[in-house]
Amino acid sequence: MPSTTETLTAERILEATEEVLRRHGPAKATVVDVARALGVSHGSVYRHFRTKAALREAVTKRWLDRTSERLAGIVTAEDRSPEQRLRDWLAALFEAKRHKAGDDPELFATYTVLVDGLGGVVHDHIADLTGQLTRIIAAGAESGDFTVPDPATAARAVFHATGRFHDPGYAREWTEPGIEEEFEAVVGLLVRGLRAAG
Amino acid sequence: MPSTTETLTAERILEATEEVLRRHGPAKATVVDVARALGVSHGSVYRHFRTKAALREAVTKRWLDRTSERLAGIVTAEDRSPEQRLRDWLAALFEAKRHKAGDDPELFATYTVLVDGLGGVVHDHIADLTGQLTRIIAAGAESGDFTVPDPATAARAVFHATGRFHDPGYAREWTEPGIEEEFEAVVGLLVRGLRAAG
DNA sequence: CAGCTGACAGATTTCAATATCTGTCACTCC
DNA sequence: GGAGTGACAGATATTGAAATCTGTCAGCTG
Repeated sequence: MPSTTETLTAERILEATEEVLRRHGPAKATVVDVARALGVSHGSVYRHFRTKAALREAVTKRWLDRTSERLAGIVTAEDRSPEQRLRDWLAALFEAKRHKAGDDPELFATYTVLVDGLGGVVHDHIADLTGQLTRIIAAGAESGDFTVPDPATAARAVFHATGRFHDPGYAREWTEPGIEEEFEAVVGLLVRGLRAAG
Repeated sequence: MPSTTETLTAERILEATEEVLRRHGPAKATVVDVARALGVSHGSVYRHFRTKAALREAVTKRWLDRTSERLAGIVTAEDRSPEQRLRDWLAALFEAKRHKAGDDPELFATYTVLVDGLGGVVHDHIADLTGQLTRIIAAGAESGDFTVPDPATAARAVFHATGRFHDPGYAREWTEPGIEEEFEAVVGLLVRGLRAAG
């Protein structure tokens, strides 16, 4: 009955879950579907994930982490100035989100649905991202490029002020003409605010 | 049969519509309910509004305009500096939205539902608000308090950067502790960005 | 005759029955 | 004997028939 001789791992289940979500969408993707895709009974899936909610949480966390990891490289790019790294990081975040939303709108919509109701996962993700921002801004403060009372506060402010360019709730506006200019205007204003001598 | 002898006006219908929306919510509020509340047949309502969508659009526009009007006074408060007017205006916008959301969460949720799908009305509302912001920033540019390439662009940037504090999508976060500090951090950063000599 | 009515057709929503799914567990079978 | 199974009970989702709603319009009524 099993379609492969490979052992059933959490990772294989997550892969199958993403595939099922892609095919069926968040409302109609069932644990039974995931098990069928793997050629096992649904009881086996429950051996690795206590509940359907836990499975969804894990697959969503995995999805969010993929974005996070891509950005981490920019934080430590010592060949560029902190200001440039900040601009690059924000542009990369916008680009990554826009790409995800544009390439596979249905999967993006699926994860957008999954994400709300998963407060903890989102909170961690945001903490991760603002942590990266904090390191860039702290480097700028240390080098004298930026003048900020507190890098962590400034990082959260920058993150929230650019929400329009990374929050999934705004995804439908990411294809509008002029969005690039809006992004530049917001980032320009924020960078000037960080630079300004206090 | 009519419960009053007053003539049926668009305004009276809008008032009744808001009341019905408050009572029944957006999903269950019907034109028949509105007519019943007014003591007339639903045919009479269709004499003033071509469709249910038009009625909803009108009542939503009316609701948005009430916020707009409150803020307009701050724009022309010549006794305060442009920077202070900008801070006051943003704080008033945040406060107005937060108040609406906190006082009558169900009505707020109702209008939040109505608002999306009403692209034109929202667009006009945002144009109205950014227009007010533009006048404040232009005044600051003229007085030398601000240094900006283009007040209208800066106004849109400020508006979008503060979206977290007025966009209904974020309403549930407006009661979190620390939101005030976040607001101050974002506004502070933006004001510094506007001030900075370019 | 200007404003209002209410019966009507087609579209949409509701509700209850039916079907499917979630999560458990005693069991099987390498 | 530990990964995997599948029947099961209660929870959730689907479906289609019945009820309600939207939008129109010929005809009241003051």
